[in-house]
Amino acid sequence: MPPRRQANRNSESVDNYLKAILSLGGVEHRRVTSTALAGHLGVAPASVTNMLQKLASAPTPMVEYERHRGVQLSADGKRRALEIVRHHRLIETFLYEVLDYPIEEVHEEAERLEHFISERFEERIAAKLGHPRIDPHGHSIPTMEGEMTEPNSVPLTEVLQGGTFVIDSVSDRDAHTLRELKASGIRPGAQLRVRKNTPAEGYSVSIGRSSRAVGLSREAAGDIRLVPSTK
Amino acid sequence: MPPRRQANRNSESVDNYLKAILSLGGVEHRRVTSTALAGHLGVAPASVTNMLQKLASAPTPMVEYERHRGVQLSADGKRRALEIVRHHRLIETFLYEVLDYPIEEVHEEAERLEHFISERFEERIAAKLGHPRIDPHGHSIPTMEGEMTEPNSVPLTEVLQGGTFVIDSVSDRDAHTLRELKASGIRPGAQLRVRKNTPAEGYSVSIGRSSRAVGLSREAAGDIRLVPSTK
DNA sequence: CCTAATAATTAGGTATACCTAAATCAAGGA
DNA sequence: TCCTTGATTTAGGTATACCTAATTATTAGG
Repeated sequence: MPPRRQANRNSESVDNYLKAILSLGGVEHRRVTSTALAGHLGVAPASVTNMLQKLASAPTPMVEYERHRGVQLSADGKRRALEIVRHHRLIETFLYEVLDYPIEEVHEEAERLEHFISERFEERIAAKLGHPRIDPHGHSIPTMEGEMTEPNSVPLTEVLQGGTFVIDSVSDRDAHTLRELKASGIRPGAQLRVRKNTPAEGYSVSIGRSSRAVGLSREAAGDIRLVPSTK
Repeated sequence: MPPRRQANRNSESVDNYLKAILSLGGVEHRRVTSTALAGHLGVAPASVTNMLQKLASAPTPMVEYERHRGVQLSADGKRRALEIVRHHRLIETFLYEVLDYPIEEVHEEAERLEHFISERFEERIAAKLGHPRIDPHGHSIPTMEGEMTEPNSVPLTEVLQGGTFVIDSVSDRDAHTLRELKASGIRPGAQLRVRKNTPAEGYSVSIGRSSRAVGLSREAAGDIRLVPSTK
């Protein structure tokens, strides 16, 4: 007698691979390398190869994979990845708006819960929040149908001449950095003037009408995205 | 070089064993047999033996286990089990009160999420709910310190003479049964008169002032707990 | 007190998702 | 074109948490 097959429960690990491929490949489906994935996920490259082979040869393949040529999400994989991103950003918004979390703590909690909430939970928190389209970091929340608008903002590190901008989004990754950004008033919607921005001399900005300069590390600066101020 | 040890993440599976031991052994720490656990958890008895050995010989043992003599929770195991029960019942209350879930759907969602929420999440939903002591099914919610008051109610099946009672709690297990109970008005706090209660002739009650009888299966009846009406 | 039935454990296997070390492939520079 | 280098894959192993089948304990009936 064959061992009884267990219910096809979505795996947290698989979810994380799909999210990583979406994040590295963008919605334009650029091919993503094993090494890039390994770095992003914090696992060995060999583990990535293994997983990609499984994902590609599953009954409903989640990726298109060719040896030595990287991966892309399949339609099914993209759907699942966007669902997880939607979960993540809705949960972050919910923690921030309804449960009064400090912004730097929402990411870690969402990162765990995003894999386990039901359709009903997703729908209920979305309704409670009035179907938000942007999360507390300024990131766009995919719709239930899996549509996500790409930002037309640019990273602070790629702004070539100084000027006045509005902050579109900040990174959610590192709680420590986020605490510092918060302390400097750097948050989505705030107005920001770029003073200096070269890898060599560093990144320096000021916020709102303040004349005080805020220095930023390369990493922090790269995760701040700006749109030109229309004012 | 030894493989790098991974962070000691609580295992969902271990949580479920501890909860099951608490549930079957009660807070009086009755010894629980492998077979009982296997039945409750839906796994093979051999799997239970295996897990119990691991739990008993872990760096911080979660159970006291002797071959062929059943298990009891250790102090650490009891603490963790009560924490999970607290999570479960707080989440149920939250889904019911804040997210307007139908009562028969809260259990399944809580069953998944209870393993993954942080201390902060626990604390925030407890605060939002005003530190509730009873969940929507009428079950007592353990405190943050791991105190849980035992019910002084009795199962409907053990009520020997008819009379008027107040419903203390109903089961959370089976959504289908719960939907039927809800349709009959059987919910915690409701007044109930026992009309007939014998395994042979079946269980029959009426609710509030209604003269209409409601028939109950043995299983449904066993999960309804009553206290004598003081009125 | 012995033994049959039942409960529990041991032995040996599966699948998942990692790992390291050893091969192999691909792509650019000489 | 060839070869070196870095990227990638293959091979072989670990830990978790299940499983079945075979074995061993316990306990209750005769």
